[in-house]
Amino acid sequence: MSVKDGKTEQLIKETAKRIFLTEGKMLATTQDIADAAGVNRTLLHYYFRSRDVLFNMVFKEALTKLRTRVHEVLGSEMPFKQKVENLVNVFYEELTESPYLETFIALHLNQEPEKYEELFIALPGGRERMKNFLKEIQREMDKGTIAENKPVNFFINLFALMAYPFVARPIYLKMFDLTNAGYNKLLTERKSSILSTLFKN
Amino acid sequence: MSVKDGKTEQLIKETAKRIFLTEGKMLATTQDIADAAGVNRTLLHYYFRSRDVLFNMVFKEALTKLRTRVHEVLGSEMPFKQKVENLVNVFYEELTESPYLETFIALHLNQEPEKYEELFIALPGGRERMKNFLKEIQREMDKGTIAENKPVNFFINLFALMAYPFVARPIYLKMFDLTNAGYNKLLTERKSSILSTLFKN
DNA sequence: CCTTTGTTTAACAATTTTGTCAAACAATAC
DNA sequence: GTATTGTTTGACAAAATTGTTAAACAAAGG
Repeated sequence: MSVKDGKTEQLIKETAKRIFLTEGKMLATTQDIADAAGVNRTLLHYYFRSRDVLFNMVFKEALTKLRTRVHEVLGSEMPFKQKVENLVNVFYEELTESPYLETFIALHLNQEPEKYEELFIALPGGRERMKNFLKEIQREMDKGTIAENKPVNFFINLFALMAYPFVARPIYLKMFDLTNAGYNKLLTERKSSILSTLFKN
Repeated sequence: MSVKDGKTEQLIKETAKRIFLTEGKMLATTQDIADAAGVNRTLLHYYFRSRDVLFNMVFKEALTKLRTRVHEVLGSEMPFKQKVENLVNVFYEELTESPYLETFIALHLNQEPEKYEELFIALPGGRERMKNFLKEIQREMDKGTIAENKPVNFFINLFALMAYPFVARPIYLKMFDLTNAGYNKLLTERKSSILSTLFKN
């Protein structure tokens, strides 16, 4: 093994991840990625065979990380509100790193479903965990801590409030004439705002 | 003028709109569009000069339509809650037609900002209308009909709850094993759910 | 030092996609 | 009928992008 010892492969993958998921340039060419990583374009093919393989690898890793963390929280033994709080934090962390992840899923998932099918195989026990969480939501409604509704609607509301502000950053930067730093501040503040919107407390 | 009388141009534009904004296939080639419209690919260039021009035209028209309708509602004389109700309806209608519009904006707006700048020139009086709406939100908070918060957060919450479920349709279709029809039903039900989430009533 | 293994490079081939052009065609006006 | 105008087509050119290959190179082991 050479002196670089797997560093180049890592470098390319991380650069691709940054370009695709952080900067949202999903049309970036192999040349763009190679340039950004400061390596010869052929290396990209050497390590990953094709642009497609690299793209899917990056995509899949980010998605799996997010899903795993979400399911960890969903499956944990914790009071409901604390669970939601943790979810908000997980989303905040993951979408800060990969703000375009949700956009990518939305765009690809129903374009070539068969191709991306494998990326969405259920996590072990995932279905079960989801059902339990919906039941938990129902119990909270019964207790009166959150508004009466279909549990699935609370679920979608929660994810909408968490994810959308990351997806729509460019829109609000323009609409409210904010800087990126200003928007980041807003996103942090929103964490508690989400909870107060969803919980009657 | 020929017998078809502008029909072909319309046909191409509407097909492009469907493919780009309704089906979300934003990588569709000129050939894809021509095929879907059942016309020769050259016609696309004849009428629109380039793929780019067509793409931007479709994009701009849909965006302008949505923005115009939103601002009509914002600027209307109406009780606050009714205004929000109307906004929800406008979004529902427009995003049913162009569910990928928000995704497109998010993806393009900070890729080549100078290029898309012109698509986002403020509507006449837009800034003013926006400010007034934020003030209205503040008044409602003072009255206690909605939760105390930064007005901009209420604004983002509102748009998140309206837009995200359209952006994320493919995700929830999979996650909850729904059909498109089932998801449509859910979206309709959500209209009132959004209001009850945001208003203390 | 020479062989082996893995890495990097430049040159090239293949493919895909966009864009152009000149000629054919159709309807109407004269 | 012929000229004019706008429409449609197929063939072609140009550009951009991906993928392949063979050779140069570097490190480490024997």
